[in-house]
Amino acid sequence: MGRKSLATERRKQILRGAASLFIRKGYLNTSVRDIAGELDMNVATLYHYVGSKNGILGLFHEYTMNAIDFFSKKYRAVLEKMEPARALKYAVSEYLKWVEEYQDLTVFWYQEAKNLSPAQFKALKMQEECTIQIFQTILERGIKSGKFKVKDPALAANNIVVLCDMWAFRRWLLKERYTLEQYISEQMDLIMAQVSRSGR
Amino acid sequence: MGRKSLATERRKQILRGAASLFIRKGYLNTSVRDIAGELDMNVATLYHYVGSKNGILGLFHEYTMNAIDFFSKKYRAVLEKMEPARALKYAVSEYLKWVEEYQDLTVFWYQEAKNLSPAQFKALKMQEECTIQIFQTILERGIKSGKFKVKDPALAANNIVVLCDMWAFRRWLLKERYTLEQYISEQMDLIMAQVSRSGR
Amino acid sequence: MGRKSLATERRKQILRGAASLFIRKGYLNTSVRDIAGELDMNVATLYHYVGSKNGILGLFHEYTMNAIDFFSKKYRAVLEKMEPARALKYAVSEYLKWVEEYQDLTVFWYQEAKNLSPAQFKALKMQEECTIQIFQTILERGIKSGKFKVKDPALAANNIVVLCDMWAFRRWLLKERYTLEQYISEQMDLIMAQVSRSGR
Amino acid sequence: MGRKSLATERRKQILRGAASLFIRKGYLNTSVRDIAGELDMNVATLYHYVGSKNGILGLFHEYTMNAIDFFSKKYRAVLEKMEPARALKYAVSEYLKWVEEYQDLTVFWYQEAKNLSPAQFKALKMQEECTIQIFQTILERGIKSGKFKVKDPALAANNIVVLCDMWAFRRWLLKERYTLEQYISEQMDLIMAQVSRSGR
DNA sequence: AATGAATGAGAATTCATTCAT
DNA sequence: GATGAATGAATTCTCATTCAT
Repeated sequence: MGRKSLATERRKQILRGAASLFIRKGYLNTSVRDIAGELDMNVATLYHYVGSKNGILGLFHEYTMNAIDFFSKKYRAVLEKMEPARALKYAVSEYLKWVEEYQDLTVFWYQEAKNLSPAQFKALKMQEECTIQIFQTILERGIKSGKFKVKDPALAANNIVVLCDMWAFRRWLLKERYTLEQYISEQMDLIMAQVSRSGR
Repeated sequence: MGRKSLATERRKQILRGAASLFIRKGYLNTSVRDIAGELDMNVATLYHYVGSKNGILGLFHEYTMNAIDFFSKKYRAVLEKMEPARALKYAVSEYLKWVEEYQDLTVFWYQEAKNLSPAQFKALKMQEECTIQIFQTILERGIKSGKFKVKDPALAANNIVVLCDMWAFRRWLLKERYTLEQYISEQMDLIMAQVSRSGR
Repeated sequence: MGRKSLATERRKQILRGAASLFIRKGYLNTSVRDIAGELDMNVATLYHYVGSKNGILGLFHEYTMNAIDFFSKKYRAVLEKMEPARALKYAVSEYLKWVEEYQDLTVFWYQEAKNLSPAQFKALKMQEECTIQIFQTILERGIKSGKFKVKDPALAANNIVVLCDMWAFRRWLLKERYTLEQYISEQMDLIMAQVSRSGR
Repeated sequence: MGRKSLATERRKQILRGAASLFIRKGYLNTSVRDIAGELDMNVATLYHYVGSKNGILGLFHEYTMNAIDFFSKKYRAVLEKMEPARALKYAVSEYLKWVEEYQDLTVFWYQEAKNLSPAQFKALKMQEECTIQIFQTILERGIKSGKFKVKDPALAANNIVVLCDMWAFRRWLLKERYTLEQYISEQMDLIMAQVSRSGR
């Protein structure tokens, strides 16, 4: 561990403190002083590592990108080897578990993406499209093999992702009616119906 | 138009100016001075009509509530008299047109509902549930008549509404690929598949 | 009753409303709108009768002056005809009752006299000196007749007035220990001792 | 002098500037900008040290408390060893000198105590009662030794303190008639008469 | 690397007062 | 005589950021 890793460590610290506050209070409602306070860190020290408030959002952005990327990378290979129907079920289930784990992140970006720089915004959208792509690929394989019947697999993939994200951004409604397992099970039915050749 | 209507007129003016800025820059990023400036109105004059910045959000909230309410009221009666499949198609199509017309509103509240007072938040959610209810009712009628096959019509209705709202909050993605008509058509297929007795 | 008396009536109304608020919240903490609100009167109407916020204080000032003046005038003649010791006791007792009745006024001016115009301030002080003069005259008569022994009757008179006013401005302390009657009785002893030829 | 003392120094500076303005114009008539202006200090810098306008009043409050406390502590021990009559004279004389030195403070709190928080108000009153207690103790010792004759020493002590404070809050009247020395001398006579066994 | 101090700009809100009707 | 509307100036306070040490 040399010079570099202290900086890295500090930035991780800042990210953790900021994330907690951003999620609790929103980006604009969180002041740089709040973040420094949360970490018992001097404001100027914080600036030493991040450059600006937007830089902190950048850290959080990067973290999110990694979390999404991790999901894509983890499952792409696995799914390729599965039969389409099973792959789709598996992917939906795993993605919903991911959404559950990172629900705060999901909600946060639905609300605060507008505070990103255009470049950051674009990057986030691209990452999201990667996730969509996973589902789209499965669907296309299913269509080719005659298992699925979908006219517009891109849109269907989009739908799937949004319906999973919904678990996060409608939690006030859904959590009082379903457990995650129930939600996975019910939503799976509807999603499969959307793409299957004939009813269920 | 008497005494009362100047105040009403002014409040409408404020609502328009504020809405435009809120949508462009977000609620927290819009200052009361910004709004007054946009309207060439003295800040104190503005306060004469609204009481507080949150009061302005309240105006916008009320406006939104009315817009949603109008939709519910307009279609509820009509839909009751239609055969379920037709009713669903018609409802989806009309709701998507509504989302197109009020896309800014839809996006805004997905992002800024957290700035509402608890009471206002609750009211908004209840209004949303009314919209969902419209779809749920159609689905239930369809299930009873054997036309539809859905295990959880509440969730299916939710899905439909979210997939329509998606036209607003994913416009950056969807608008470059579809016209509204295309989107209606494609999404309709997927939605119908989700609920129909046997594929499509 | 013609034009004039409406104005007079209005001003009385304003005085009452303002007095109540000034006493409750202090002069600077009371806004002209507060006063108008208290009276269900339009702000501009209020201004029609008073000219400025300070004008309202002027009304209150005038009212106070009259209240003090009334006391002076009421007792001066009576006291002249009494034997000094009895006169002093009677004057102290009556003045304390006056302080009790107008305690809010007394406290108010101890605190807010600084907001008066120099002329108003001077007038108030002169009125106060009239009250002091009542006591001073009694003392001087008593000294002449050999009943009292006071080197500096002006100061002694001052003391008496302040010790009576104290019932108002230290009420937080005194009211929890004494009733007005007890206070009159106890303070009388001390005051008489201050001026009597030989203790009590 | 280390890190800490700059903050302390600054706060002292602020206290001095604020005190001067508070006394000249009153608490509510003094704006935070006024204070910052008086000190050639940026408003935000001022806030860095005090937190709020009320915090500045708190500084002033604390300062006053210390000034009063200093008086109590300085004389309590000394007075205990003196014979009651001498002790009383000495205490009155010293307290009047204290009032002369801190007349602005005395006047200020008679007028502005209402702007304190309940807790601060209570603390101030308790401190005042300590001062009263000094006189009360002397009186009680005098009564026990047969030197003094007072029915209600608590009230007599109160009177003494108020008559001394009067030198501050009636200065507009008294200063044009007496020097401090004269006032001490004259008032002493009256006070001693109030408590002595038999005239003077 | 770390920090206390400093600051200009700007936030929401309130006020006493005026004026046209 | 009464009133709703209008306003410029001022209020307290917060913020992201920089700098000297």
